[in-house]
Amino acid sequence: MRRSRGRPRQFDSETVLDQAVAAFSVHGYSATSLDELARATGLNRPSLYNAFGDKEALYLQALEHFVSRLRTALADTVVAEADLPTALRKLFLGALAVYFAERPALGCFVFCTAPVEAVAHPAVRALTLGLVEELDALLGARFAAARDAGQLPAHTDPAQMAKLAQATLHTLAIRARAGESRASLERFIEHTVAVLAPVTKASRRRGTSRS
Amino acid sequence: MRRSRGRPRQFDSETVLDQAVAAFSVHGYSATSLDELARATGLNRPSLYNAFGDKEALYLQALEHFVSRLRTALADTVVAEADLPTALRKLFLGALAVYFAERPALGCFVFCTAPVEAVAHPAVRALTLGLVEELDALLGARFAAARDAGQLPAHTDPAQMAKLAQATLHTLAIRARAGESRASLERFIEHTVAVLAPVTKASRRRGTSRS
DNA sequence: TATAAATTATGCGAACTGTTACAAAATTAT
DNA sequence: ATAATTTTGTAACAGTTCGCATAATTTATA
Repeated sequence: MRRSRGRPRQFDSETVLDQAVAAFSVHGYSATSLDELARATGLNRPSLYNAFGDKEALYLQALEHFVSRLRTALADTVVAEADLPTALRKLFLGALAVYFAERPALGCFVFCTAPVEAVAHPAVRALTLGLVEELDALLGARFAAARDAGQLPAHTDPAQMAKLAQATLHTLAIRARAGESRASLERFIEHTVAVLAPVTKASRRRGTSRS
Repeated sequence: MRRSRGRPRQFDSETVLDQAVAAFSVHGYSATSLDELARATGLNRPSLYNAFGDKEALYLQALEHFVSRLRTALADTVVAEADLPTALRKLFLGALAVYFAERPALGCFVFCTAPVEAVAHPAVRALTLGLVEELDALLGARFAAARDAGQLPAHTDPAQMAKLAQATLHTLAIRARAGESRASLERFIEHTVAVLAPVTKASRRRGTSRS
């Protein structure tokens, strides 16, 4: 790997984007100043501009960075886990861990901060809708697979169940940021998993664990 | 009703708050300037200050105004309607009508714009959590009544079903603002009503209509 | 070693932000 | 009528915003 010609960068782009995600998560796009972003990332404003473009471009790249991390996390839970209730439980509890990572809880970076900007910034809107549709598709495929494997009633509509599962993510994000307790949300998750993926006699016979 | 002493106001507070709700709904709290608010309401900035206090106070009163309107709308649907599936359908479709009132769709004023500010402004956070809890309680009572009337299985957990119903509102709000089509959300509503309030043999015999 | 290329740092500036003083206008009470 | 009181409009304030021009620094290449 050849090094580029001029003075080398003194920062790692991924790290900076992580820090930008953290900064934007607190006050959202509009209320986060470039001064704050510079402080949070350790670079100064011209460096931010040189590397990422203007404020909107930086916000968009922070969103994309967050989504790409989310994508890999989903592959490890929703796709990899064979048992549907376990997959859903892992998904929701994993989301909760992210939403409560800071004090106070900040909820989901995309679902709690992007909708506000979606109206004024078409690119933000497209990214948000893109994530929503991607999750619908991923979860839809997961529900379809479970149904085809006989873990769900044959009349189940996988696409609509997927939307209900994503609705759970949305409400968890909003409730966490609004200040609802983590314990309350954990109880809600347990109930919701039971509604979305009722344990059938067959799966009970197979003895699916809850880890 | 005695008139107050000085020069009378040239505006109606309720109307101004409606206009403030509309203005804040577009760009959220931070990105809406007092100039925009003055233009939207027809008053000039000092009048806004005199009548409502600073920007945060105005935003809070706009939120409260919106919630109080919502409260009366809920009384007409969720509480008044005897049949649970019909009540839920009216609730969700009524929400959709509000979320799609403008072009592009703006979603819910509270659930789409307040969460961002909730972290920095404790009063906004309290109001948001207050609305969430109020809806939980209202819907919980509605599900409990339906269960006690034999319209739902005896093992139903009304409080958790209420949270799932509110999750539907949250996802409708986010999806509408992100640009998902109204037709798609109407299909989702139909499916969700069937999941939350399955039509039992008893209610089918009673012949509940869908209007 | 000299040159080109890229990043970093300092600092500036024009525009906009929320907020407040102040005087003019409009109404009620005395 | 005069005084008291409240709202309105103009204007201005101090602080912050984003973005950029410029110069200094660091590296690869010729």
